[in-house]
Amino acid sequence: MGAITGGKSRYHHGDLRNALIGAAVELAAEGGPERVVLREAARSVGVSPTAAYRHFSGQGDLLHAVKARGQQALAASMTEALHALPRLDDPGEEAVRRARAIGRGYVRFAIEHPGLFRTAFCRTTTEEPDAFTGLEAPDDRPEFAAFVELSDTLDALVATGRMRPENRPAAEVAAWSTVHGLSLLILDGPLARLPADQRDAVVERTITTIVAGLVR
Amino acid sequence: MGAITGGKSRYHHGDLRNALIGAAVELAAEGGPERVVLREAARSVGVSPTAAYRHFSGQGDLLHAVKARGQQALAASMTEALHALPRLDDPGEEAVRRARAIGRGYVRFAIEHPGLFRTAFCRTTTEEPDAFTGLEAPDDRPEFAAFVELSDTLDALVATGRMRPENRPAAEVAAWSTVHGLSLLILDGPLARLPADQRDAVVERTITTIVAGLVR
DNA sequence: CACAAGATGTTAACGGCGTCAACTTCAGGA
DNA sequence: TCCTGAAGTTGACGCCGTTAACATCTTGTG
Repeated sequence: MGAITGGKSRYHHGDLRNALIGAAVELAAEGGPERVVLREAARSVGVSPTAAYRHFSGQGDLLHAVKARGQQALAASMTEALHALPRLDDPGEEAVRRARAIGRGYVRFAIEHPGLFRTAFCRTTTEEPDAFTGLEAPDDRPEFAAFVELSDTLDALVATGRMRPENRPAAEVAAWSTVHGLSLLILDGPLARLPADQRDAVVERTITTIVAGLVR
Repeated sequence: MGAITGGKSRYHHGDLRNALIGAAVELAAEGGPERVVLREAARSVGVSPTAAYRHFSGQGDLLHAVKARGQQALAASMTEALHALPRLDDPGEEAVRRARAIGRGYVRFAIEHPGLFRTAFCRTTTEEPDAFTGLEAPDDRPEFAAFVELSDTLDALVATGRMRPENRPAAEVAAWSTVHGLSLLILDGPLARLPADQRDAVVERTITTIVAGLVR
């Protein structure tokens, strides 16, 4: 697997797997998971459809890879939003702001990258490897980098006395559920054709509500 | 279009549209929206694939009908759950219980009928009629019967002083988002392989959290 | 350095899907 | 009665995922 040496047209592509994933990610970004079609990805890379089978067990496997990319993109966008936050003297207030920023960032990513967001949470047939089925744990559970940040923030809420410890269990589920559901209602559901300003107001009020339920 | 007169095999089916929808609903119940395939529905009804085009503009249109059925089923399941609730002397407490029951019923339907639930909220290409495009408002917005009940319950929370009026705007969005997101995280997301008892506990705590954010 | 062998890509083909065009059958009113 | 339009059929097209068999490049070893 040598590096690219500048040859114009090579029989062997050199990095076909990533090239296919890239093309498929582009498709997903345009039209969501149902648009990532193996033949089209191969076509746009300039390779025959069956070449993909040297790098993926099938379309489901390719989609799986794209899904992982979508999750990474979401996580990256959210951590970026978090890093843009100013530090405060009051750690409790800072934790609350962080919690709100996490929710806002989540919904924002969904709105700005609907195709990728949908792909990040699309259903995947889970029988891709087919060769070594039975013992796959670490890869299939990417553990959602963004999830860790949320968890830390919730811990900070408890540590600063903003959140009662008995509310801590399942708090990330409640928070995540709210912003996740909100994103989907905005993308596909009844909130789809809401004007942007009203939509943003609804997002803010929804975040306020769930945060109110958490902190107290 | 005469009524069925008992003939054994007729060239004309008599109620092909509903028969196709029924078959498609069954498919959706088994495997979600991506499983409602026009040819298979026609096959299971015992009719040629193209016969469906006498009653639907295409597969998307059939899926649209199935989606409506899924929404109806969800609404019916929830109103049933609401009617099973005992009346209480304290109307405020009753409103809170109703709110919780709505959330519980929503998630319960998603868990018991995952395929239908997913279909009820699946993306639909929105260009089905094709003949009279431009002015379709009343049909495409089924207004979600269940949504009305939620709205009434939230009004009751305000009326009984359980919820501050300034929290009322967008309250249905917050409530709906939470249970909707929770359902999807349970169906497809990271909460998928949670044992049933833990899952139920998480559902209860999540409902508690969002209700706490609403009432105060 | 030669060369076998494995990794990587290609062509050809199959069945399934959605959809269109053209034809056939049936039912009901002039 | 017959004829017209609604309802269903056959046949075909292009696209999709996938497999089998074949071609080509690359690389590690004698």
